[in-house]
Amino acid sequence: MAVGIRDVARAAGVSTATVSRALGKGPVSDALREQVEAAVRATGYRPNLSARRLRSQAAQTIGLIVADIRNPFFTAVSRAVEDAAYRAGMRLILCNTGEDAEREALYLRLMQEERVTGVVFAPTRRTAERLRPEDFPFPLVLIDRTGPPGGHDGVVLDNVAAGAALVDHLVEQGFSRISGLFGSTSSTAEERRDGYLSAMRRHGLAPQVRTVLPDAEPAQGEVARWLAGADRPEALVLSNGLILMGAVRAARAAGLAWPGGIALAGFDNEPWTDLVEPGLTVIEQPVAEIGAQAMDLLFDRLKNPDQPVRKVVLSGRLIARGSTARR
Amino acid sequence: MAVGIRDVARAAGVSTATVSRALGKGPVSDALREQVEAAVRATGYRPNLSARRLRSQAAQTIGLIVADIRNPFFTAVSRAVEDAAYRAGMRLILCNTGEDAEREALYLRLMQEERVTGVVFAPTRRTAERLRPEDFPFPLVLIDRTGPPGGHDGVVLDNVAAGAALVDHLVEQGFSRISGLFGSTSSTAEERRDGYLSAMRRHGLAPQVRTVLPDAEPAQGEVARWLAGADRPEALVLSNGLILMGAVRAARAAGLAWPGGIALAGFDNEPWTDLVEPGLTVIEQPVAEIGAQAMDLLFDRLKNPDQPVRKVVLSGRLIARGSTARR
DNA sequence: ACGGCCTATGAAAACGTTTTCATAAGCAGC
DNA sequence: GCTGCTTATGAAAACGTTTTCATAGGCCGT
Repeated sequence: MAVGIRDVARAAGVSTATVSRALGKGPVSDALREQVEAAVRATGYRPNLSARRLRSQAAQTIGLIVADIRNPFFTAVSRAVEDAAYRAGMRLILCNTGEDAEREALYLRLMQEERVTGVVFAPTRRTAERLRPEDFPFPLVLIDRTGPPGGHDGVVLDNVAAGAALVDHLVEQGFSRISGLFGSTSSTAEERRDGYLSAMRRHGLAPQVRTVLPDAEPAQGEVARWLAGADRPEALVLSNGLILMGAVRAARAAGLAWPGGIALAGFDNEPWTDLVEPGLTVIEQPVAEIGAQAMDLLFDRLKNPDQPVRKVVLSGRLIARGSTARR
Repeated sequence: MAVGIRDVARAAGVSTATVSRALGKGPVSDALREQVEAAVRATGYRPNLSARRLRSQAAQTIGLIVADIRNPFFTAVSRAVEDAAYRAGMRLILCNTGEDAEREALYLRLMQEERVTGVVFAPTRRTAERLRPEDFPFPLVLIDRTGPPGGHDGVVLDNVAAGAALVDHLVEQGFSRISGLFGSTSSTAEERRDGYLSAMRRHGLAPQVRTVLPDAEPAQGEVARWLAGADRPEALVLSNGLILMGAVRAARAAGLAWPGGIALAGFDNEPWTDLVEPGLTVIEQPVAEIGAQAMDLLFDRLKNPDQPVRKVVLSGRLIARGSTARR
């Protein structure tokens, strides 16, 4: 039934060591290599990766742990990471935490048990704070979100600048009662909020901030309540694509379609943001670059374990559309 | 450095067999089990899954191979599959083929080398045709797309009925020059086209069909050419969410916003389809059900390898929105 | 009190590879 | 023609578990 390397060796009339070498990169004469390849074809042999990994102590696997694969930001980053892994001849294990700290812990444990080569991780704030490098026998690269300084390599957006850029843009467009709704689980949302706050102060405006679970439904509910209240803002800054979607829904439901209703500015240039009229103003993130850089950091760290911790900060790009049109 | 079961055994003063049994479900006295657990905590032991899988010949892993993870249909199905796997104590390997037959073959080979417990697969038409059960030592369940009858278990939408339903709806709304744009890589797109064709015939209308790679950019280009030509249709049926998005873009670019421009009806009730004004008419697929059913079929097959091949056909639901409003 | 039968435990085999170590053969230099 | 060096090959160890097999001890029925 299960054909192993011994069967191939027998069929080729050589030892298992020779088969292993012929399939790998060991020194084998051309004649034998050909015999072995013929035997492999004849027997339909498929190597057993568990055995290979166990013996060679090289999993050739990298783990990718993201918060929510439905968020197009993460699917885009995933593709970049997958491509890089693929090019390096590594497999990818993709895990979804749903912003749940317990599942994060579970998956981190799983990575250790898989003896992975390295991990790319977008942690919740709570987990990021407890992340200690010495607990992990593999390189751990943080993306999108960051932990305590000096802990792990990471790739993040310049979130403070991006948050401020949205405020600057809204002010320039003539808005002043600008409020912000930010995700509650990530350092990234916090930084975007800080950017929002400092820009508001700089403009001499009164900030107003709320916080919500970073998903469309909770955001929609929160915005709906906000719009129904007495302190309805003129413009809203939303800290990610899912929250932005919730806000659009709430604005629609309240009959506050723009222009003239409420101005919206958010993050992530998702495919639908230019389709909903008259287009949503967003900060576009360099998603492919984020994934690629994360893998670069990871491979660098493998090559050179003792180099100082590096943090790559990338800039977003403001895409102004109709949702923030001048009043 | 690497702490193994031997270290735990030494720390607990027992044999490795006892440690293994204490950690698994073997019969161990309460006293020893406690000692072992203490030793595990003290040593920080993490089992090596490669070794475990090698010895126990049970990968406890299921593979999921989809065409395009950016397609929200597949991300939604993935989550259902992941949940089911998680509940069954299995890990998931997620692979992305990008509708490329070569990568499909690559990943199927990978699954064999990983000795996975089973695979859930959305194959291209070309691969589906060549899929022979005897080539796979594990259960293979097809989703969304189907192969030759009697080959593998599968879960699909009633695509013929769904394609026809869109035509019926458009006819009811007063349209008659209804054309169809269908994906070129899947049996599913073919079936939807068949449904379209038979419904058109039934209504005594002249069908007009084109075919395209199932992604937004190619679809946009094709629709743009179509709308610029002499035979511009009144209404379009689009065979999946990405193609639908391309069509919306092309219609926008051509200044043919509805109502009054071109009517659009497609597949997949993606989150953005009700946001783009005045809403897109779609067939909603029971995504969670599809994933869950696929895993049910897989586990049933594991339990009972010789039962007859089963195909589960689920019905879609028409969601009528403004994009097909009566002329 | 004794034989038989469970039950908990340990020693060692087994899982399918890769890698180490030893060896034989080939070849250059004298 | 012998020595020393390189190279291809095979035998066997090793990777870290689980599982089999043997054994010792306790308990039950007689």
